[in-house]
Parts: sequence; structure tokens; C-alpha cells
Amino acid sequence: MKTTTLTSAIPRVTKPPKRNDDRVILHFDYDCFYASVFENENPALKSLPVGVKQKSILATCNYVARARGVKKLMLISEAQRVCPDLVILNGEDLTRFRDVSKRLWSTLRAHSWNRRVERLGLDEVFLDVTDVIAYNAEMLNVHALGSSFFHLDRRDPEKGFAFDGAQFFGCVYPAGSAAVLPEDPLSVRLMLASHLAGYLRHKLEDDFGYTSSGGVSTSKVLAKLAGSVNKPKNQTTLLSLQDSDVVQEFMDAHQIRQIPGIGSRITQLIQEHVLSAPTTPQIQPGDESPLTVAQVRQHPGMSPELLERILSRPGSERGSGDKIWAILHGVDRSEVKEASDVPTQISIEDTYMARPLGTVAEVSRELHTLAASLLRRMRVDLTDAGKPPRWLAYPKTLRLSTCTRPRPSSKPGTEHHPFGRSSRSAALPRFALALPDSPINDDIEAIAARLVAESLLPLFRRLHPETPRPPQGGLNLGLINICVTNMVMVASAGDGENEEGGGGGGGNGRDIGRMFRTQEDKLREFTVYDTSGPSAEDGHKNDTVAKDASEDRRRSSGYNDDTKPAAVLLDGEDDTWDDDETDEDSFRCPLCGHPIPYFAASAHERFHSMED
DNA sequence: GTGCAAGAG
DNA sequence: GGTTCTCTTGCAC
Repeated sequence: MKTTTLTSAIPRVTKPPKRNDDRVILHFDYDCFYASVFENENPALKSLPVGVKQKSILATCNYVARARGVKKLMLISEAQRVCPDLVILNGEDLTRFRDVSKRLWSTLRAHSWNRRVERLGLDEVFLDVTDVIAYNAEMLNVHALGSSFFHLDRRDPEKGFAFDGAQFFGCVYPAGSAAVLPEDPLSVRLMLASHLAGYLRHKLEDDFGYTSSGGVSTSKVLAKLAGSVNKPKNQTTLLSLQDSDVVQEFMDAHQIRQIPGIGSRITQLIQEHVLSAPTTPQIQPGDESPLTVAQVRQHPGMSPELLERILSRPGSERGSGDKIWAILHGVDRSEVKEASDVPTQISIEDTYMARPLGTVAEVSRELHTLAASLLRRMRVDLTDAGKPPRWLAYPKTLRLSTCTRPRPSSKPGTEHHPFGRSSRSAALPRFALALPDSPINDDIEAIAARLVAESLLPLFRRLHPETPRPPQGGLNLGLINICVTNMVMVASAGDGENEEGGGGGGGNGRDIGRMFRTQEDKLREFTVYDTSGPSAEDGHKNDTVAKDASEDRRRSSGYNDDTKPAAVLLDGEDDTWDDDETDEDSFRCPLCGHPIPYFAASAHERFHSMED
């Protein structure tokens, strides 16, 4: 039963595309994640009301605090008023949350057969488990559902867990219809998925101490909405059986603003139309519209075409009418994306609302701090764990964004002109990619200083061409964001520690090796340029290439260059350096990890810059 | 490729 | 005393 849609052949219809229940999607949402991270670091917090702040607001709080009237996104002052003994922890540095998030995500990913494991923010994950469920549906004995076994591995029939296939795990929607219908394949698949979701949630709790809420359905939107029905520490399976109105009733009961994909802007535009003339002239700010899916769907004349007209302005997405119309009917064909090893973008920002930045000197200082953080993050997120580390991917572009402070006095909510963020970007200079062999952060300050001087301040001048004369404050900057993006993949994970020398292994690293060989001639005709000499400004003696370390880094066995492309490349010169000493004559290329003599650095760099 | 808007948590 | 700190996607140019 596959419904392939040939768009050209299908006439425009007012009905949404029929829902397609081919897939099975799980959604996990870690309960009050930031607060849980602190609780796991310090279990004594679990019984106390805990709030996590960023600047002057509470980013989140635990359920003890919520029971006391504390809400997410409350002002600190307000939260302290309603709950004077609230324990407030600072969550402005996201490092610890990122680390935990990554570990939980890896665990979930390890149970995926198809790598479709998508992270949404730090605390949510989607899994497309269609294949796992199909396999288990085949293996299921419908005459002995009560003593079933869930297979987590096709090749190892021992791996898995026992479960009662006569029931769903956790809650179902609508509540009470908990009987599995063995003759309905979708019912069976959702039942199986509920047990898998339950198993994984308990694994996250047992192995790491993180509880979560789960949703089980046939699309991302439905799984996510289902998951929010019973929280925390619970899960909900949406029984979207073929000939039932469950999905539509489920959608109808939501306010449109709650639907993923319908944000504040779309809510506002739809509301302005629906509540326009006759009945209620009361137009609320987009975020708290009471408008429900049912109201919008049943509004006179409502159709994908009308939605398209309401929503389309310059800059808005094409086809959003169809998309919103489909979502209002519970139809969402968006795929769970494959896990990517590296982010497509890394950014660091800070806000200066209390005291906006007024002078270039202040800006310069902040840029340095931000740049140092960014460089650290690049090394954590974009390099492998090897000794020495190598870039898995590196960014080609550096971007600086700022916004001047909103305005001295305006009421919150009314004038919806939050910030004018503006940005400029430039190529990320190569020196930012230098990697030290050992103590990983020694050189960061120097690189940051150079990045500020050579890239960030020029970008800043482009952004703010005439430094305004201070009437009383000069620049008045309320936010600075710096970002690296435009990633180029260089090596696949696990490439450095070749686990298996032989047949299939390789991936990207091998392609690069091949390119090395084809570029051999060009590399031979190197010329000795300045190999990124130390820049003399502000007295920093910074060597941007990796220095030798006293470490025993080369003893890492299995890293034998003899058979590697590098040996071919270096053919004839390979006594310039030695296998166990990267001395003053050479350095390790931060991009590919190969030892490179200084006289070849320039050519080597050109080689890398020729990669697409 | 660059800059912005809008979506997400 | 007054919007946190990110990340992704898609449009206009």
C-alpha cells in the first residue's frame, strides 16, 4: 500500500493528502532537561525546588518548583517572589547540557537500524523505527502475544527484551482504548513501538538517570504532540487507526500555536484573518492566541489556497498554505533526518542588556572572550578524539552578528520589533584551525587575539561603518554573536584509529588520500612562502602551527604511516622527519593529521584549499 | 555565496 | 532592572 504522489498528475484539491501511516516514529523529550542535569550532578537537589537561570530569566525549573508556582521563562525576581526558597543555578554555559545530550543521543542512536535519529534542541530526539518495527511484526506470534520477545538486533536473536504484546506500554490516546487488535497491522506496529519506546526510556533512566516523556505515532508532528499528552515520566501512543477520526479530533483540540511548524508569526497572520471583521475585534499577540485547529479548519472559506494567500509575503516559504493545511489535518510527511556527526554551524553569543557596549574597546574585549569560547567549541565538536586530534570537519565562514539595544522604553509584547539583528561574514582564516598536539587549550588565547584583530574587528567595522559619536553611550550594542558555518567534511569518525586495516574501511579519509596522490606533482613544486609567520601585532609571539609536545603521542599503535598515502606523498623526503618525532622542522597538519615539513606547509595548505 | 526571517527548544 | 543561547531551514538577492 504505497501512495506515491506524482505531483504533476494530481489536480489541486481542497482535501489534504491522505495520511500515510507507513512509518513509525518515536519522540523523546527529556523532562526539564537543564534542571535534571544539575540534579544528577548533585542528587540532593532532587527534593528541592530548582530553577535554572540565564541572565534574568528562568530557562527551566524542575517539577518541585512547578508545583510551587514557578514557571518556565519567568523573570528571576518573579520566581523568587512566588517561591522564596527556590534554588537558582546558572545555566548560561551550555557545555554540561551539550555533553549529557550527546551521551543520551548516542544511546538512542545505537538502537537505530537506519541512522534516522534527529536531535531537536538539546532535549528532544526523533527516531524513525519503521524497519525495527516491521522486523518485529514479522517475528511476532499473534497467538502468544502475552509472552513476546522484542528483537533489537537482526543478527543476534538473544539481544532484546521480553514484553506483553497484548497491551500497549504506557498511555494511549484516546485513553482507555488499550486493547491491541491483532488483526489490525497498524495497531500491532504501534503496540510494538510503544514497547520499544518504553524500553529506551527506561534505559536512559537506568543508565544515566534521565527520565523522559515519549510519543509514539506515524509522523514527527503526531509523535511529538502525542508525547506531550502525558508528562513527565510517561509516554503516549496515538492510536491513529485507519478508519477512525482519532487523529482529527486530536488535532482539533489543540491551539494552533501549539502545533510544531506554526510559530508566532503564522499564528498571528491566521488569527488576524479569522478574527478579522465581524465578531471579535480582539486581536491578541500571536503567542497566546486561543485559536484552535478546529476553528481555523472550519472557518468559512478556509482552504490551502486561502492559507497561502494569508501567509505569503515576500520572504515567506512557498507552499506554506498546503503545508499548514496538511498539518491542521494531522498530515506531516517530513522525514526524520539522518544523524550527522558534526553540526552545520557553531555560534556563541552574549547579551549586554544591563550595560550595553559603548566603545570599540569594550567590543574588542567581548569579541576576544567570545572568540576563545568559539575556538574551544570548534575543537570539542569538530575534531576526533585521537591523539593528536584531527578535524572531522572545518568551517569555511566566520560570521559576526550584532544588534543594537531594542529601545529605552517600550512595553513588552506590544511593539513586535524585538531586535534588528544584522550580520556580516567572511572567510575563516586558516590560522584558526591550528591544533596543538597536546594540552588542548594553550594556544587559544593567541589565536583568539589574532582572529579579533584580523577578522572580527574588520567585520565589525563593516557592520558599524561610522562609529557613532557618543551622545551618551556610543554604540549601544545589546548583543554580539559570532558563528562559524559552511562546514567542509574532511575525515569520517573512526578514521584515525583504523580499526580494521583491510577491505571496506576508508570513507572520506581515503578519498583525501587519493587526492593526495593525484596532487603529488603539484605538491612537489612547492615554493617557500611565509608559512604563516607569527604576526607581530600586540606583542603576541604566536606560532600558529602545532608545536611539539613532550607527550608520547606517537606510541599510539596502529597509526603506521608506512602504508598510508602520506608515505607516497612524502616519498623521497621522508627522512626530513622521523616517525616518532615531529620536531622543529615539521608540524602536524591540523586538517588531515599528516606530518608536514614547514617548507611544504604552503603547498599543503593550497592542497587543502583546493578541496571542494 | 550573503544576509535575514522564522521556526525549534 | 526589560527576550537566553543556540541551531536549522528557506527566501531574496
